[in-house]
Amino acid sequence: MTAPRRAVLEALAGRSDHLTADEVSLLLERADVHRATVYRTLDMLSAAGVVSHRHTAGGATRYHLAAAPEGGEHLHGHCRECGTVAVLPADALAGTAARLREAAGFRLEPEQSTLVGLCAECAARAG
Amino acid sequence: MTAPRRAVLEALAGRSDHLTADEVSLLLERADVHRATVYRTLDMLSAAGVVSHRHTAGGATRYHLAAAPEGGEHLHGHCRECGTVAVLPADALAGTAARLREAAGFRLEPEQSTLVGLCAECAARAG
DNA sequence: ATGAGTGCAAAGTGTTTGCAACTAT
DNA sequence: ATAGTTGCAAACACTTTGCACTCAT
Repeated sequence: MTAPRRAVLEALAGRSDHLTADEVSLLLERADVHRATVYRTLDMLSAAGVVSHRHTAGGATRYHLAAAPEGGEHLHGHCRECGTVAVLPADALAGTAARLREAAGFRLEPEQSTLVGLCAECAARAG
Repeated sequence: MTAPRRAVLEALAGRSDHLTADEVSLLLERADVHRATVYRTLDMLSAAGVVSHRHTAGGATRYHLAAAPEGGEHLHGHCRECGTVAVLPADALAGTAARLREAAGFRLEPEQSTLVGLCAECAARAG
């Protein structure tokens, strides 16, 4: 473990999660960590399963720590109106996963999926 | 309706769907439709609800005609292994939608969501 | 010592925009 | 006539890569 990697992890742990690579990079500017390194590090942490990533609208990929120790498991909802990432109950896709498996042979990975819709505020505003 | 717009719609209708903007652009090269126009057109058709789009890994957004006339409704599964877009039963998220609404106030839009996982072939290969 | 990790700069995608010429209505 | 559409080229945002240097072990 090197300094830059520790720094990336700290950034993800410290701030509210779901950061883009560039946001992480910005947080680490003081620490002189290069953007390319941030990308490479996130990529590797992702492959190692330490962090999880997701492709959102606008083209930016967002990263966050995978499965926090104490029941931090959650799904991701992306509000198509305001862009927020909503944290949703982890078990919401259980039924769907079973259904897809038998119907199409598709093995769903709920943690990797992003559910699109309207967050509570925007839904209320939209009526 | 102008010629370029008709051409974009025809490209989406004619070929197997789920094309990237650039793929559409390639198909229309002969018709002298500029890439920028393709992007603008897809954007507009998307806003108009005629086509639906989805952000996949690799950063490319994929477009396809929304709700085909005869029961063409479907959900999208993205295989994280081979990158294919799998077509999944439209009702698979019904339970999830209800659950999220009551649990988090999140109003899920199933057609907009992409489910990530392994397609049948890759799941079989992975064991 | 040695192999992995890093900074840098440059290139690659995918997408958007300002503007002048054009076209459907 | 006029508002909307297109082509073009240039700009943007996000991400990846080759290479030489540095660092952890």
